[in-house]
Amino acid sequence: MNKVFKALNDQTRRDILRLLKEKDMTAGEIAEAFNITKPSISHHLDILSQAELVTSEKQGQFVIYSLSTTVLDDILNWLVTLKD
Amino acid sequence: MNKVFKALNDQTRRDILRLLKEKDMTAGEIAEAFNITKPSISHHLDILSQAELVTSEKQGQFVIYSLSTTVLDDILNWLVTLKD
DNA sequence: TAGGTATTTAGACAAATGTCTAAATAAGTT
DNA sequence: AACTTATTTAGACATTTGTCTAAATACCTA
Repeated sequence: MNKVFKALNDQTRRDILRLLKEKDMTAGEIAEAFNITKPSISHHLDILSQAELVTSEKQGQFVIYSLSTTVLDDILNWLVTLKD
Repeated sequence: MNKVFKALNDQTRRDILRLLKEKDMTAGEIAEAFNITKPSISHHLDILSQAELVTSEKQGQFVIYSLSTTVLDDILNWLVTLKD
């Protein structure tokens, strides 16, 4: 859960998740949506991947990233049990 | 919301919130629950305070901290809208 | 095989972060 | 007033983080 909190603690990464909510995207497409170099975006994707917030699949020369929300349940549960 | 994510991105601060869920505590009582110096805990409490995750009230020479969960709604909403 | 496109890895660097010790501030006690 | 207790502030320091450029890797196409 530590990794998920860490991954969510960055505006760019949160924006990436929002993008991926709409549709799967290649690393390049994601990078184009930001004013950040591709290596930096690649690093962000790696952090999101380690947190299991995204999955990736290689298709030819492209790498397609998808949102994966199952780990969010842990966070949601943690927050809810803090509230009530 | 940035400040809330930032505040939540630390195990000690998350543990502090858990403690405060049970009961209000003075800064000193909170510090005793951790293997961290009082100044460090004070700094954590400041970060939680800036994120509006805790409120504090001075009572004599003590400062009593309380959990404040209203800002968690923003986070919860953000997470839920990412899921569905 | 050579050249082009997509992505990641490596290494550098400034800024942010978590921790500490020492000192300052504030309040209570004698 | 002097002393004790509770907490914060200031400053230092090592580690982590987000970014960059340059180079490496992987795949595609002619």
